[in-house]
Amino acid sequence: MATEGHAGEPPSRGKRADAQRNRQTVLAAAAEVFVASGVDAPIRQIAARAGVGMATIYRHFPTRADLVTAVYHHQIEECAEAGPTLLATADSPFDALRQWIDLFVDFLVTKHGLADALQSDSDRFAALHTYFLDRLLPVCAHLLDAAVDAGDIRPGTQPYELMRGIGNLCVGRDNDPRYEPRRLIALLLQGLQHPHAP
Amino acid sequence: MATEGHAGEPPSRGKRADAQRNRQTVLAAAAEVFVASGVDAPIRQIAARAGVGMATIYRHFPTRADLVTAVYHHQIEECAEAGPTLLATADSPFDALRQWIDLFVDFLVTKHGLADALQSDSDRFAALHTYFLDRLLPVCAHLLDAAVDAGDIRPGTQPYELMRGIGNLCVGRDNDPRYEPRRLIALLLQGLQHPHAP
DNA sequence: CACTAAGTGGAGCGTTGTTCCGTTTCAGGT
DNA sequence: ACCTGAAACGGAACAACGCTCCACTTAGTG
Repeated sequence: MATEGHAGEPPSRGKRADAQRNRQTVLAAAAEVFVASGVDAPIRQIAARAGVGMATIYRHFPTRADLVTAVYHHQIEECAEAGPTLLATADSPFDALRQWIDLFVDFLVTKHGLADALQSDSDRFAALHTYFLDRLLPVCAHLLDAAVDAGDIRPGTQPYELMRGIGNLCVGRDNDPRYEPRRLIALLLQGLQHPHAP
Repeated sequence: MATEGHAGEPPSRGKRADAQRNRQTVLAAAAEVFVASGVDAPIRQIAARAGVGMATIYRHFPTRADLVTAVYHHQIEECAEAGPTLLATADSPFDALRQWIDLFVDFLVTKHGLADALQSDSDRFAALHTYFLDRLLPVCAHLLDAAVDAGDIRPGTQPYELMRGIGNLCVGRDNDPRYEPRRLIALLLQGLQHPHAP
């Protein structure tokens, strides 16, 4: 499927060959550095790893959000596409929603500081926030609607609020055994379900 | 009540008079700047506002967390003391827990970026995190236990996890009409309650 | 009043984000 | 093959910030 021309992502066709090559080199280096040092890693470090100048990175990815977006583009896409699939295969719409949220959480917690970046109150990552929302919010809304229609959960919950809440719950120090976001998210979903008695 | 000698907070008695005066001046300036620019405001800015050198601030408050702690000391204390009070006055232990959490959320959302700082994965604010936990975790645990004992909520929830979850839900851009942490927290509490039917 | 130790201020260093500009390299036309 | 304009490049340069160091000032005591 064609995934060119998303927000903040200039198409790579039509550029000079060396530029396209460098773009890939930077992307690969950034991916490595992000794993090692988180998405806040110094640009210099990424430039050094890629063997390019800093200006090259800024030229290809004007903001840090653009770089992060490009690095995780495939995985975001996968997550978005999993929504409809799960709705078709899961036991119930509610179950589909739960499984999808699980995927989303997996994605967030395995990326160093990604959740933090997404919800940061500095606007350095505003574009990243926007991209996530553009791509995943409709999917979440669809799952939520289906679950409401099936009578699995109470109506009235806003998809945006739910997604941000889940993202927020994933924020913070990684690998703290005392804090497992999934447990709280399960609690949240429990609260979303209809009370089973009058 | 005597609240001297907390973690990272040197007692102000026994110091020279001008030092004590400066300490207060810095605290007042920091409080103003925090409101205007958040708890991440540059030290230089606070120093300028207070009319002192940067070293003076660092001497009184070695880390930024110490400064933040000192600025909000009274309010944290109030929040801690509200726990037992609410337990005595509320309709039920569960209601006390709900009201206490409401107080806590109030505190967090009215301070620019405080929730962010608390849960940040950088360890610049580790001491702040620790202080909050030392002071508020026992209060939360007490309320939680009381609610469990009264049969209001299911057992098994860890106080640490709950507090961090609530803190996390308060992270992010302030005053976004699309995101109201309280709604999600209410949902979470709902999930915490016993299912009302088999 | 003099003396000492506590206290102070700001210059200075290291780190990071971001821009600017002289130089190099590609690609299409001759 | 060569020429040439434009695209792309690298890193120096500037700004903002955290934090430290040290020469100077001042409070309090005998």
